[in-house]
Amino acid sequence: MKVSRNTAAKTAVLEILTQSKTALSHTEIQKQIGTLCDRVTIYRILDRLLNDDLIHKTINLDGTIKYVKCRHAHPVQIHNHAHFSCQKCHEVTCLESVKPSYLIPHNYKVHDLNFTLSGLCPNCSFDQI
Amino acid sequence: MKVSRNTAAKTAVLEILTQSKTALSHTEIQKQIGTLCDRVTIYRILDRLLNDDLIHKTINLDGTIKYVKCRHAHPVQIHNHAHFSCQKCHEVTCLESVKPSYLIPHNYKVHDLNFTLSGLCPNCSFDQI
DNA sequence: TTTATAAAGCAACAAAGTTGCGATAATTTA
DNA sequence: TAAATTATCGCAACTTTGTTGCTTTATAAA
Repeated sequence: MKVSRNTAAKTAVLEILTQSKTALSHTEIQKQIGTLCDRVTIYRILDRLLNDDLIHKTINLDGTIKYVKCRHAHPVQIHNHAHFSCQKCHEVTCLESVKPSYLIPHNYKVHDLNFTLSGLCPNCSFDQI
Repeated sequence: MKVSRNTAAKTAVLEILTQSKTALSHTEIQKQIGTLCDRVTIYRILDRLLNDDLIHKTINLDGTIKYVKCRHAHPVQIHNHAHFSCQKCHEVTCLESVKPSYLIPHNYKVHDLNFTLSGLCPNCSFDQI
């Protein structure tokens, strides 16, 4: 089995995600990374971090993929909390406390879920008043 | 205001979505359309159908956008039912009966939501026994 | 019919993601 | 501490997906 290594680029990506209050896309991470490493490297780092369960993925309603640092202490099976995707500022935030409840036919086996709410975040809905 | 027209291509796209039991991506629709119309035309047709609320959009967990014919009789504000995305056969199906319930902080204004469950569909989980 | 214009086709472009391969550097081990 | 191993990186090339502008075609109303 492959032993994962700590590299400057990997550390930087994880740091960026740790500092960020919102979920970031590959492009947003790239902007912050600048010339520290190649575009392709960021893709590969994100893959590894996902594999190691250090970050997780959410899908925006417009189809863009965003990454978030996992806040939970230990690896979990399913990241079953909600995300909020603001239609105005396009920020995606974790709503750790919002957990959907649902009933699903027993013949479906659920391994993962994505629950994304979209609309106006507190900042942007304030602006609209 | 623009008056929407019925064209062969538009009718064909809607027919494909009507016949399909699963949600289809642009690429999947294109495969079925063949040479009937251009790739770009399909994008524009899908935009119009979305606008007319004849179809709706769901996002797969891998970030691919899929389209489904709306089954509801009348236009609705929010398509708040769940979708199931199979990790094996990659089919996306509507779970009309599965409606998530959730509590969200009052300062968020929800306009739309996407609730996608992922795992093995009945067909594929049967195969694994 | 004629006419207005929505929609289609085509080409060109932009953005996002992937792959292969030789070079580099983080760990392991001697 | 140096050498060996191999995970990771950089770069170039490519694929896929989605967008835009402009001319042509054809739908539906007058």
